[in-house]
Formats: sequence, C-alpha cells, structure tokens
Amino acid sequence: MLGVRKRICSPKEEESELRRGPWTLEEDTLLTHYITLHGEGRWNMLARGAGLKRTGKSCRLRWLNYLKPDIKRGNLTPQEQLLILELHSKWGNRWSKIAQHLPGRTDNEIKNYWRTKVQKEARQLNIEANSKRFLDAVRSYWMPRLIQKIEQASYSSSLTTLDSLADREVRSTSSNLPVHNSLPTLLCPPESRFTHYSNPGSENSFSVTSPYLLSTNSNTISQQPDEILENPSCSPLLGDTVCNNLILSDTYNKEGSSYDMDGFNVASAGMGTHDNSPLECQVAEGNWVFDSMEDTLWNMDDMWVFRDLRETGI
DNA sequence: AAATGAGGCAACCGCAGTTTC
DNA sequence: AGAAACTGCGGTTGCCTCATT
Repeated sequence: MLGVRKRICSPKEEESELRRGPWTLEEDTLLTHYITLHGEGRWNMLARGAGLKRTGKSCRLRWLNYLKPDIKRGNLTPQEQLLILELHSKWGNRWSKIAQHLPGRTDNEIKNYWRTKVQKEARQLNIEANSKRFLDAVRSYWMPRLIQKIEQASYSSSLTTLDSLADREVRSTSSNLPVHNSLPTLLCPPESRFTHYSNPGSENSFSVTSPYLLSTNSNTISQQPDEILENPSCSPLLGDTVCNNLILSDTYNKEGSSYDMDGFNVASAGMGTHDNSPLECQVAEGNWVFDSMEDTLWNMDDMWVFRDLRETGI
C-alpha cells in the first residue's frame, strides 16, 4: 500500500529507522508529553509528531496498555476475576468487550490472565478451557469460591472497621452495623451443578436469578437489561439460592439505577432483604483490592474439589 | 553458582472494519 | 468511488524474572 498521501520519507526509509522492542523511559516520556498536549488519535502522525521512531500502532498499544493514566496496576481482585469468568462464559474471547466492563484493565491484561491462569488450570486438569464441562466447573465451583473469598474479605474488613471504630471509642454509636454470626458455608456437593450458600445466622437471604452481570460505563457499573435478557443460558446455572449478605449483582434494576464501581456489591453493612432491588455494596474503595488474598483464582482446595468433580464425571 | 524451566507480561503480527483523501 | 491509511482486535511471540535443580 504505497501512499498517495505525502510522506516525509519513503516507507523503506521510514521502516529502516523504526525502533522495536521494549520502550525506553525517554520514549514513554515523549509519548506521554505529546498526548498530554495534543490528545490521542491519528497514531502514525502522532508518532512522527512526537519524534518517536515507532509505528503508530506501537504507540497506540503502549499508550493504551501501559501509559494511560487510568490504568490499574496490580493483581486482579476476586471481583474482577469473577467478572472475567462470567463475561468470558458469555462472550468468549472478546477481550476488549470484557475489558470495557473492568475499568482500568486492558484487554491485553485480561487475555494474559485467561491464558496464564485459567487455561493453565484447564490444561492441568485435562479439560478443554472452552468446553462446557470446564464452564460448568467454573460456574459451579470456582465462581462460588470467589464469592466466598469476597465475602470473607468483606467480613474481615468489617471487623477491621469495627476494631478501628472501637479504637476511636465510637463503636457504641455504630451498633447498627451488621456483624456476621458466622462465615458462609459452601454447600456444593459434587453431584450438584448448582451453587448454594448458607449462613444460618443471617437474616438476609437472597436468590440469584441471573448471572453476575455488571457492566461499566466510566466508573460506574450499570446493569444492562438487554445483555442479561439475551443471555438466558446463564440464568439456570446461576438461579441458585444464596443466603447471607453477599451477592454479586443479579436482578437488574428496572428503574435503571447504576452503581458506583467502588460500591460493587459485596453487601455487608446495612443490607436489607432482597426484593428485586439492586444490591448495594458497602465496600469502600480501599477495600476493593484485597492485597492479602491470593492473586490466583485457584488454590489447593479448589484443586481438590475439582479433582473430586472429575471423578464424579461432570 | 550455574543451568534450566516456568510464569508473567509487554510487544508484535495479521487481519478486518472504518476513515480519509 | 476507490485506494490508501488508520484503527482496533485477537492471537502469538519473545524477553525478563524467579524458582528449582
């Protein structure tokens, strides 16, 4: 495709000068500075304008996957992992589409996560990662485990909150904060494909009737009715009873509310009963990342359970 | 201490769709 | 209108780091 458009130099000349491989700090600075002044877009022109000996593609990739200010760093949170699993089960390898629902995460990062973590586990278990069997396992075992992790983290954080309140001698004023009587028990017999949580001590009890479908727009999560409705296949799998104070999303709000990402639903404090209203979450931004948690989706318990699952032939 | 292997991730490639001239 | 350039996406590669032998 030889250009009709004006070129500063011929493609061959240009190509011979092009740099490849890892970006240097100087290149990063040049790119960031140029984009700060002139904005994104027209990447080939931008590359030349910034004085970078890189292709426009390379600049775009570097910016979108690494330099852009709102990019999140660090391990994926259990919530994010859960969302990835759910959305992947729905859309497959549509990484950019999935990434749109995880603010600050890039398609590349999600793709890498899937390939290094999820596919690896599937390989080790001799299951095709895109098979229905694997999908069932993910939905029946690993998603609940993640939810459990999320709730446990929530529980810990609420304890921490209470402790810190106590330290400040104001605990008595916050007696309305719910305290879990017990952690949820995962009751998930191998023969069942459904997920059940129970927390006998909790008065709050909900039913999950649809996938944990959350969509994001900027920094908010909003339920997207169409997407949920177009995915009836997910509902039966997740139409399970969940007790306790935790549910990720589910019944979309017919009034069309949206939720703050920071409020992404690990419902703990102040949760009412489920009455088809959107569930809200009291997890503050600082708790969104569970540093102490394993960054991997699977742990040894998961593996043990899954081997059990294999034997039972799901 | 050196060699080896695995994991993680940034970057590249090829293709398809869109935009620009 | 059509060719060229641009953009975005998904798949793949290769390099770096760290753990293990």
